[in-house]
Amino acid sequence: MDDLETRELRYFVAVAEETHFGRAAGRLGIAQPPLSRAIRRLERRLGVQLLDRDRRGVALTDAGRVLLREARAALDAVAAAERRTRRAGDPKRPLVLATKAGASHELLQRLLDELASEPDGAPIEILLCEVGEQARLLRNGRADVALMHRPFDDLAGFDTEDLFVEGQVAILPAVHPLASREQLTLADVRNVPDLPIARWPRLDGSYPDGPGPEVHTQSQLAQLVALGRTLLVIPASSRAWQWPEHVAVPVVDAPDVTTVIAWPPSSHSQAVASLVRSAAGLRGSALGPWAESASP
Amino acid sequence: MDDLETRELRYFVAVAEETHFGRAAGRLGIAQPPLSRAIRRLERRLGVQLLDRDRRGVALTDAGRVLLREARAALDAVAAAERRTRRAGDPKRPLVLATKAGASHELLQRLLDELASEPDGAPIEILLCEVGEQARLLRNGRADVALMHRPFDDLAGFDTEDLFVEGQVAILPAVHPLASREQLTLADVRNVPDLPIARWPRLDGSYPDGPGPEVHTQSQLAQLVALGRTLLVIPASSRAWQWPEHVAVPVVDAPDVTTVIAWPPSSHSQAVASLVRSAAGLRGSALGPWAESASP
DNA sequence: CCGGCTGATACCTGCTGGGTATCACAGTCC
DNA sequence: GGACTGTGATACCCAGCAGGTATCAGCCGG
Repeated sequence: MDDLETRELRYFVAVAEETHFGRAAGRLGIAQPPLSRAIRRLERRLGVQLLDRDRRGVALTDAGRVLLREARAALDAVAAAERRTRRAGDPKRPLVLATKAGASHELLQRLLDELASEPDGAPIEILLCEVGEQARLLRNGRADVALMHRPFDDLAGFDTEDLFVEGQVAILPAVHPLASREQLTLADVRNVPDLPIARWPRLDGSYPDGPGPEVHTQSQLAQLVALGRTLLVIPASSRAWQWPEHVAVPVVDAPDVTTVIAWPPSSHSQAVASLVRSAAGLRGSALGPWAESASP
Repeated sequence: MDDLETRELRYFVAVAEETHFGRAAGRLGIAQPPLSRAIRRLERRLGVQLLDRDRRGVALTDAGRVLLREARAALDAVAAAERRTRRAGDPKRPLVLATKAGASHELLQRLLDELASEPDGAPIEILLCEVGEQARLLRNGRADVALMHRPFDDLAGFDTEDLFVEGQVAILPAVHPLASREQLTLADVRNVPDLPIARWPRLDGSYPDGPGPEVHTQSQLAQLVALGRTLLVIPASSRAWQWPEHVAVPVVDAPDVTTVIAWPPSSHSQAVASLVRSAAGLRGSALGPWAESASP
């Protein structure tokens, strides 16, 4: 009873994602027959059918879906082991901080200033992410630490420290009727006929129904906002990611957003600990400038 | 630049744990030379020295310690992928519930009764663990769900639901002077000369200093208590794990212990969700009998 | 019914994981 | 000091299997 090998997991993930042996083989840089064999042997070894071969592509079985999820997690863990070990062996390893592009801009600025001013500061590398990408980067070791946002991001599996709490604002074209309001509610901004809220893909890649445009990157969204095609509700501090022709109006009943600094619980790194300490140190001093924009 | 294979990780973990190529090879069921080669190639591929060969066994480098930790996590994830997939393919899969032997006995009893009375209940298998073992079992897929205890167990990386809160009691021989007290404090029970508190191994396997006996299993501890050689402070409900000649005295300033039900956040299993729902349902009804023993 | 998809099969080849035998080196014991 | 012991490293061989090419076998759309 020998273990699964990561190669087999990679192969399976490729097939499951492409639902097509030929394409998966191409992506893996091997020929199709060995791939078929490998998957077949994997099924035999597990004693479980993973794919329904349907003479027109393949479909995942229930067990296949379980393995897809678990295999991704396992491969992330293996990749993390590799990267973290490499970094541990590199004497002048820069810390990698992942953060959502455009979010918590000023906090990040202050954090970097703070770190630069510290004498023993390790070099920091910033990795700007699309939404929800930080968790993956932490899990697979591409990043050492991340700025994330509750309740948006999935923080399961990480150690975190809250940095600050803020309200949300609606971003509207300055000429829009709602732009002159002092404050708004979620009911106001939902179902504005000429500014439908954009739809992000779900985890499985499909889009929810609704009138708004489909987006899957922040730059798409930014452009749609600039064009006046969509209404955006974001944390007040994200105004740094700003449009000159737009105004921000507080949405009083939108849930508060907490910016947290997160790191893998296994991290025994001195550098990560000191970075977290620096970040937590900003908590008291730096609240003012942006938290104000959220208060009524 | 090919990935690490699980075989290489297993090999490295074996060598790191044994700090000896020969013994590690024996444990792995292979000869020593291929093992040396494999580790050497691993080091070359990672570009990092993992071991200091010292002509008298081997020692881990810093990078080696990082890889040991990460490799264990990765291997757990791979093992979990394998087990969970197998279980997903098995139609009449019993759910595996891990719980500390002797703890939360009555809660467990009620939970099982509850589940047995439900018509659509999946079969449940109970896995009794030593302290702290549940997390590992959840992580590597041997268990689907676990009863754990805050603040003792490390809950990082799991979804949890609190089940109930209780105080702690000191277990003392009935004839001991302290046994007649109505209540005790931590100051009372620490440094009782004739009943020193037992010492558990740390994560690295070494024992903290102190006068008490060293233990690493619950049965060892139980016997030492029965022999009147050690004083024990445990959650009130653990009195089910009882000694006839002993009494339990509340320790009023010991931290409260919360019994939680925990499961891997990736678990999309219907069966796990329904078990958690059943457990949460007991919360209101079943508090009385044992929570009382903790209240003053 | 044919052509173009799909994945499966057959068969060959070369890499590499694993085995045995042996070496090189450092303590240790007499 | 020299033989001994125990460590990991090296040398060499073999076999298994990952991967390639060529081909087959169903199933669809035209």
